[in-house]
Amino acid sequence: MEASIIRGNLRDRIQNKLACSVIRDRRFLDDEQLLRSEQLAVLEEIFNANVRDAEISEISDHFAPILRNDHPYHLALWGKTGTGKTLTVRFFLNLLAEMCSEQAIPMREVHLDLSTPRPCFRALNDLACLLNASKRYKKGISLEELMLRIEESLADYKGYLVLFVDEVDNIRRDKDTFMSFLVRRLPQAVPSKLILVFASNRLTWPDNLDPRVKSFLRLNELIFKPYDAVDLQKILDIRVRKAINPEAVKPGVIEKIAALASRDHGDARQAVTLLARSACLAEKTGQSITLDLVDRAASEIEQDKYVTMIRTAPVQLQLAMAAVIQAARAHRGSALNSNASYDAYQHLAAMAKIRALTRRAFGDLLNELDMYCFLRAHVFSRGRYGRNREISLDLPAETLKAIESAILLNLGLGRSTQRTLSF
DNA sequence: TGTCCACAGGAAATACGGGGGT
DNA sequence: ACCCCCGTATTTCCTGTGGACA
Repeated sequence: MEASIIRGNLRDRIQNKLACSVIRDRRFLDDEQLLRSEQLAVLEEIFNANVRDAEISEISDHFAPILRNDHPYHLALWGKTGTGKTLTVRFFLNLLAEMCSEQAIPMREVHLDLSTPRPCFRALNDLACLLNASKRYKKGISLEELMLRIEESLADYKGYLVLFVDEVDNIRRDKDTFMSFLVRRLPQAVPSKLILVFASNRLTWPDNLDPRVKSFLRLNELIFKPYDAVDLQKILDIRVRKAINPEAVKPGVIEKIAALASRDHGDARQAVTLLARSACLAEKTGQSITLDLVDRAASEIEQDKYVTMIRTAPVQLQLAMAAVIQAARAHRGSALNSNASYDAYQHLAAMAKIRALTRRAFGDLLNELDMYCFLRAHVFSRGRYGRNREISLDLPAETLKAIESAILLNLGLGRSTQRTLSF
């Protein structure tokens, strides 16, 4: 009898699920899963909704000379992440490529994506790969050699070459070498008509550029404003229509997501992620998307961000983070200083059988953690009792817990080993 | 006012590791 | 197999510093 009740419950649940399934086509909630053609279709729809209108028309003005066989300046786009710089440019270049091929104007576009920071060497290497000029190296080949290969591969191409350098400011170290290659050397070494398009999220980026490069660089600048709630609503609406069962969206949900997103960052990608996460939650619990679920999804996303960030971080950084969390727990209440956390760190390192770094290096780790907002390390002086960093953790306790257990698992100190030890 | 604590953090030195050239 | 080169991580060394205390 028990069994039949359970069976009945299960049946109900499954039927319930099918009846009010929330997500119709999951792929439209995640750009990665869309085919390129589908992506462009979505983009077209978005741009048709008059979002980023002003920017598109400015970009077209900028590139118009190409169709008259003229040579436009370079272009720099400023705007925060997720304001659609990349998408807009890709969408536009696609369009431009079509128009050029109609008019038999040779045009080639290359998208150099530097969304993760990398040194000059890797950036050049990536560029070379995109141009089929070389294979991927980790090290061991000189910058000069890479440059030569890039030039060689373009030696015969006389048409337009639009080089879209996404997130330029992500070049660590030797930025000037990279820039002066692109701006001064490449155009002279190669017959192609080179048009550089830089995208960056820091307005101040060109300030710390080599002045020689800067004076050489003829730039047109264009600023992308963050999406406002209205734009975001349009974008979300399109996604909802494609991906989600409209009945399953409670009124006000889209407005709320748009409002949250525009308040925090104005980032469309994150807004869509939030929508996706809410939809997933709704599907799991078998209800429709409610305002409450949106809140829960938002805090889950926040937590995930930290956990994945720390999981992929170098071991020593993880170790330092876990040590601080543990030390803070031990110190409950009283302020935590760098000395105590270093002790905890040494202890933890011994447990994980990892060589502990020196205090100096540990200090740098703390700074790095501070930079990523995992903790706050404030240096302050206690007079003749010396100076000290005071460390505080102000992430929610739940998040800290998740971070800690992720790290311990990574280091082989997870729950499972603890349990086997206690047996 | 000067002293002096106890660490911060800059700079240079050193270790490391991976890849190419030979 | 060996060496050299290059980029990165870490150590070593060292100077600087805010403010309580005498």
